[in-house]
Amino acid sequence: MASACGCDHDPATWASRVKDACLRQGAQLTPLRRRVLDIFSGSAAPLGAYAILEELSRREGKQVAPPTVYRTLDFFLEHGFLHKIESLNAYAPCEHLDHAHHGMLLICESCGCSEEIEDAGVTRAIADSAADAGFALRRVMVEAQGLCRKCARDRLSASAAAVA
Amino acid sequence: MASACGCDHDPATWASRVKDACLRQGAQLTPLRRRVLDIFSGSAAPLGAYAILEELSRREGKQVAPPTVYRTLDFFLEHGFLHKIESLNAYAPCEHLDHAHHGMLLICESCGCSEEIEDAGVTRAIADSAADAGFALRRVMVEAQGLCRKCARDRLSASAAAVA
DNA sequence: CGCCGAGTGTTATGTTATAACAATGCGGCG
DNA sequence: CGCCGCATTGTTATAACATAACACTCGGCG
Ligand SMILES: [Zn+2]
Ligand SMILES: [Zn+2]
Ligand SMILES: [Zn+2]
Ligand SMILES: [Zn+2]
Repeated sequence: MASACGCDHDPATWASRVKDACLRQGAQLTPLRRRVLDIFSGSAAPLGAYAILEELSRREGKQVAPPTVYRTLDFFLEHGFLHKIESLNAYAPCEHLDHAHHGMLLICESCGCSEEIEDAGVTRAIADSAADAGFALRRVMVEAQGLCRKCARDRLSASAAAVA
Repeated sequence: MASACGCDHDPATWASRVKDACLRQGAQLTPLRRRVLDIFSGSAAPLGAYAILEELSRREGKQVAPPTVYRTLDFFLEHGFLHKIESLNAYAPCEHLDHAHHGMLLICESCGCSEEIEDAGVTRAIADSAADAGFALRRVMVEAQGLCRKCARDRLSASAAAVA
């Protein structure tokens, strides 16, 4: 399914790439993990652990407990298939599966969708800055909140209409 | 008090600058808020809301409830005196009180201290990257985990000693 | 078979944060 | 003074996010 928010990422192709990566790496894509994958496939926006829990319970027709969900998330996080978005307590598909990276996340406050950008300039600037401070980087998180292209445009035209 | 971790920031001067800023802005620095300020002054590392709560309860000699702490934190956050560190669920003094900024936080995984860097290169790179994506930034969070200068040095000498 | 390890189920609990409403204290003003 | 309005704080309850600890299943392997 293409995302409903008008952004250009596609969770469904992400899911198929995750399946490939599991095959290559010998990681077990169990039924439970596959269902969680499917849940992400159907969502344009990042998902919280308890949103996944509820959806999983709904689909399985029986109550699922938090550890089940968190263990599944851990599996995807450890394999680099998901990112945790700290500022939302939510989880989103990694859009650059094939290589290590520090993603920069652009999170739209209007439609809730998130986009992962990989920008060499940002990565380099952060690395330089940390080096100046004598700081040895291990993990970097860049999370930005604002308006995505589509929502910013909508907002503009809405205010134009208000003037007219 | 200078920080015990060997970093060069100083929460005590931060507290006095906050007091000045409150006077200038006409913000009420009530006894409760002053006590929370004091608690930050005594800590080199970021503090969680419940750590503040316990310390506050200890100093007041009576139980304090979460909303009291969270409201105080909200006050400091709204005035830009504190930053929330999303990846730690903790709060740290802003080291650049006098102007708006997106701080980049360097968090040491060994000693727990955090340092706030303001780097024009990073800020510009992120702004450029967001602009390329058509994204209107409102808030940017940059948090890095790793080893501070002192801890990285310690680790090096420790491994050197292990070889010898 | 008997053991092990990965995955999952289950129960309970810990940690972080907010909602909703009451009470207090203080300055302005008729 | 008596009253109002506002900011602050107190109080109770609960929501939201996350983990600990232990039991069970199942497939591989000696
Ligand atoms: Zn990614
Ligand atoms: Zn949007
Ligand atoms: Zn700051
Ligand atoms: Zn350190």
